[in-house]
Amino acid sequence: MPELIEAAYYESACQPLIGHRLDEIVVDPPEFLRPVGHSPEELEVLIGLVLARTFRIGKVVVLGFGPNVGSVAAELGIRFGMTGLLFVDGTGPIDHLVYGPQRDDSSWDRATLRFAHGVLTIRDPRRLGSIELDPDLTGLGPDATSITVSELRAGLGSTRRALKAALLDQSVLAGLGNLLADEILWRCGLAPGRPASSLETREVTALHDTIATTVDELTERGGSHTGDSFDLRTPESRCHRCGSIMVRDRFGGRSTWWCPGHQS
DNA sequence: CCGGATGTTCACCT
DNA sequence: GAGGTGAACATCCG
Repeated sequence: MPELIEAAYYESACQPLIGHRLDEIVVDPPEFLRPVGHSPEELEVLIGLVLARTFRIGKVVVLGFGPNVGSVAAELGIRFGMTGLLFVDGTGPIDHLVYGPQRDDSSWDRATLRFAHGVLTIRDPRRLGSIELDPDLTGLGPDATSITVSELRAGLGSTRRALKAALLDQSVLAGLGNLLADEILWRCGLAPGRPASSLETREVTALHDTIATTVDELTERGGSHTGDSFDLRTPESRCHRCGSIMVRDRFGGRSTWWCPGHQS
C-alpha cells in the first residue's frame, strides 16, 4: 500500500467530509467488502448517518458514522492493498502511486460513498484492498508513529524470526510496509536477517528513533517511495553511504534490499 | 511469455 | 504453537 504514510494522506483527505450525511454506498465487486461472504446490503446501516470522525491506525483508515458529529454508531475500515487510491470529489492526495494504476479508469472504482455534499471513491485495480464494516482491528499492534521503546522491545524480544519479518508483522507494530522497513533498517545500520530478539537495548533504541524520524521525513517528502535507499533497489547498485554492492534477499516473503557494508 | 512489484490471507508444511 | 512457503487476487512493466 500504501503504507502508513499514504494511509495518513488518505485519512486527511476524508476530513472535509465530516458532518456530511451519507446518502448512498456502492461496492463493486461485492467481494471488496470483507470478510468475504458479507453482503453490501449490510452497509445500509450507514445510510442517513453523518461522517462523525476519521482516524488511522497502521495502514487502515477508519471512518466513524453516527447521528451527529458527536457520536459514532458504526465504523467503516478501509485497507488499500498495494494499488488503492482514494479520491474526494474526484481528486486525491496522491496522484502517482508507485506500482499503482497507470491510467485514469473508473472501472477500477471499488467503493463509492455519496454524501449530501461530496463523493468519496476508492479505486483499486488489483483489488488487494478492501472495506470492512465495524473493522476488526484487534490484530494490530501499536501504531508505528506512537509505539514506545518498551513496546518495541517487547514485540521484538518475543520472536526469533528475522528482524525484517517482525517489522512487517502488523501485530508487532502497525503501519510499516516493505519500502519503509528497508529504508529504516538501512538508515540505522541493522541487518534485516538478524534474529529479532538478538537486538541489544541500544539497538532497539536506535531503531525506535529511526522509525520515528524516517516516517516524519518521508511524510514531508511525499511518500514511502521517497527514501534515501529507494533507488538502490536494483542489481549492481552501490550503497550511497559506504559504496558496497546492495544485496537482495527475501524475508517474510518480501524482497529485501540491504547493504552488507554498513548493516549488521 | 515470465517474473516481480508499497499487501493480506489462507492452506499446507516443517 | 511458531514460522516458512506458495498461491491467490489483477494489472503493469521490463
